[in-house]
Amino acid sequence: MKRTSIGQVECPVARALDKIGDWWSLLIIRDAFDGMRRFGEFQRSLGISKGILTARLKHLVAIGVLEMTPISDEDGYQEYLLTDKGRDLFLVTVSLRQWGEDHCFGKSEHHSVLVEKANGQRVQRLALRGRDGKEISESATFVRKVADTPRRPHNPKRRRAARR
Amino acid sequence: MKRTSIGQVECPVARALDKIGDWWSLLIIRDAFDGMRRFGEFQRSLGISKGILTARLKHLVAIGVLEMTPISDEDGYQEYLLTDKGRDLFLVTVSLRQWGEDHCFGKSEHHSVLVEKANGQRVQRLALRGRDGKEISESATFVRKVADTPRRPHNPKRRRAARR
DNA sequence: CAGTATCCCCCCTGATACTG
DNA sequence: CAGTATCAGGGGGGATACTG
Repeated sequence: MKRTSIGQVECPVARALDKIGDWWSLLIIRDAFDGMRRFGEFQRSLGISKGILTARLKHLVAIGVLEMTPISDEDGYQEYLLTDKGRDLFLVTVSLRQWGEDHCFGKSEHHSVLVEKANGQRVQRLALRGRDGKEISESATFVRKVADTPRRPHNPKRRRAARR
Repeated sequence: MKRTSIGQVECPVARALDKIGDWWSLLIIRDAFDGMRRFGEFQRSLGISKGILTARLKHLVAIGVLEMTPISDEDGYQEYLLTDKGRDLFLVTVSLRQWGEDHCFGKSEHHSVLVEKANGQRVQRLALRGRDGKEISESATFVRKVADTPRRPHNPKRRRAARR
């Protein structure tokens, strides 16, 4: 009964979620950012079953977010490393972290924090900025669909009703 | 067969994903940012079945990301509006969008873009900044676990081995 | 239109056992 | 240790029919 496909629409959010929007992928990626690279490390950290972990790692390798490299001169075993594409997901984890910190902890609960190596201080909160570099709010923006994007002079009959 | 719970760990990323990390929630939220508020709007936009949509909307209302408000003086019907907590998810969608734009479209494919209302220009890319406001890379940061957080002077026997 | 109710199937998930 | 293989169960998911 295949899930409705969300991977072919024009919305980048949908395409991104289609690739890494499942329950485990981002947690694996988070752990990878945290320095984990071995199968067993992920498994213990996540409390995930081996079968699922195998499938998820394969998927992440397949879409180019992780890469497998043999461990130097040891036999057989592999390590899972983030690719550049995978590292580009960092801000996704940061934005989730920020929201989690703000809304998912009780007053008396403590959580891990993202800090700078250089000085041990917490990083700044993420902020949306306009072209001029000044911070702007969500309400000052909107999503312009492809169909509404200004085209070159000779405008063919405007495509309509494309799903975002 | 309950999924392994990831909602009680000390990692804000995990807690956030536990709440809004399923396949549909962020897409519903994206649509809400896009101005959708009616059941039918979401349904048509997402191509999701009614049953699932009902469940997802209920969940999002339950965790305080959406709120239901009766439509003024019409009978019966409701609208689903983002709460402040929900609006705080904006940067999550932006970071996903950014990654999607970079890695999920072919050279010849077009996608929607996030622009400023004021001038119609695309917003800046998100960037991580240190305390001093200067942009820093992922490799210049690390996650400090609660157990490793410096405590007040009289240090009780350091808690160890907490799961992030 | 906005759901609720039902049915059914598939697959995701977890557990366990097995292999190199 | 790093998987593969297999199994069982539950629930997510789609489709359709029904209600106010």
